[in-house]
Amino acid sequence: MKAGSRKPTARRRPQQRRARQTVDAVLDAVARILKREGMKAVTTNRIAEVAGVSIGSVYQYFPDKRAIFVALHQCHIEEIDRLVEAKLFEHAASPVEDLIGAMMEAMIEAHATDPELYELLLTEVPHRAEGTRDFAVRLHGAFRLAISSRVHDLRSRRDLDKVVFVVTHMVESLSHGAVLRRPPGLSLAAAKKEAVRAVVAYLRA
Amino acid sequence: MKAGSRKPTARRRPQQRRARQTVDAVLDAVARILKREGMKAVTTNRIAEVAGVSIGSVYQYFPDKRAIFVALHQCHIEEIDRLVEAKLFEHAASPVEDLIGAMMEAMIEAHATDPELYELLLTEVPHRAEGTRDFAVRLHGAFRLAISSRVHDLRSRRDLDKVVFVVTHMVESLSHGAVLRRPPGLSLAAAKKEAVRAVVAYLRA
DNA sequence: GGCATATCTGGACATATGCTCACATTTTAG
DNA sequence: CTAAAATGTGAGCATATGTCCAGATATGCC
Repeated sequence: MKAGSRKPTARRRPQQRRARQTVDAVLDAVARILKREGMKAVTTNRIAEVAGVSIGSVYQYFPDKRAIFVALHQCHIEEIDRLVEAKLFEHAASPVEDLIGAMMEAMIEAHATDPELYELLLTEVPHRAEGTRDFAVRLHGAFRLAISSRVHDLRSRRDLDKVVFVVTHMVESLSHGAVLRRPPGLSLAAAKKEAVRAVVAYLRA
Repeated sequence: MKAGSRKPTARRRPQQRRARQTVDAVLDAVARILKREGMKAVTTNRIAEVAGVSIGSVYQYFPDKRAIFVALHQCHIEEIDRLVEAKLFEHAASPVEDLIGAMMEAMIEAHATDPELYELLLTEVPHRAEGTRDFAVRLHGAFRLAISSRVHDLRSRRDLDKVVFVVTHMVESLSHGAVLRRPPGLSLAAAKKEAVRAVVAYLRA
């Protein structure tokens, strides 16, 4: 096998309950090892061991090690998707400030549950550009829908995308920063409030 | 050697010119392999091969594979540091708009030279939380200095940190997004201009 | 030129890691 | 109950990482 362009992507997909439990156990194990022993200790054999599963079972659902990481990221992204979608629906008729505040809350909530793990995921665990990009596109779409009905003084669709581009990046970066990169002396609540203030200031300008 | 807590950090440091060339060749090789063959092809032996250097030389300057990645990131961060520092000095007496514009330019410049590589570095190459955090602190410090002399209507130092927190994240995220996550139909220049508009709007509010 | 030091070489080696495969076990369906 | 399908097992193979080192070269210094 001279390497080259194999296609090991196809793997069995969990159908029975215990299979799904196996998959969950694997993802859980990765998170636990990462936090307790660091990225270097995250070997496939150790994953299997901590998950209480044989190494063969791991490779029945993941084509390779990286796929496990991708799946872990996917989980996190899906959680954010759910939270954002919920807030979007919940605040369908709220004024912009409340909407932005709700979005910030959703993003903060998604990261504040386990900041340590999220930091590790972001810095130590490779996570395929493709997935990140898809997420960005989806988030942009969601924000676009939410904002389009509220900003009336925009000339064209291109202007809308411009605004959404800025708002999306502000919310993502500031929520993320509020949880993980806050300067000492600045509370999470204060950071969130200031971030909302900033977005609103931009939208009103 | 039962593993555990070794400290393989200490390695010879390049003193002569050719030693530095070796180190550079190694880092260069990683970047080239990454772009041409993907992360999976980046093995220590291949790095040495592409760098035109023996594997022994590689391990003379890097304690392990990860250290090579960390050094690559460090290079990129140092380049940003230099660019930002330069713009900061250059626009020491400019009005805020120009300053923010210059900062955006610096950040964009740093990433636009090789977006593909930067994307890979960000997504595929592990890069130690520590370094990222240090960079954030330094960037915050730089912006703090630049902004403190221009914003007069701030009540306390805590307010200043709040403002700097927001501005720093805005500039970083938006410059980054402008290069790598721009929606189709939005030019780099337009994205940059809009980002500056947003920051200024926030500062004026 | 000549000596000390820094650097490079590259193969052999020990160990670690990713991943496969042939077979065992459990579940589902008729 | 039985057979097929799904799932689980773990020793083992191929490859990768990182070490070691003895000898070859290059560089700096007097």
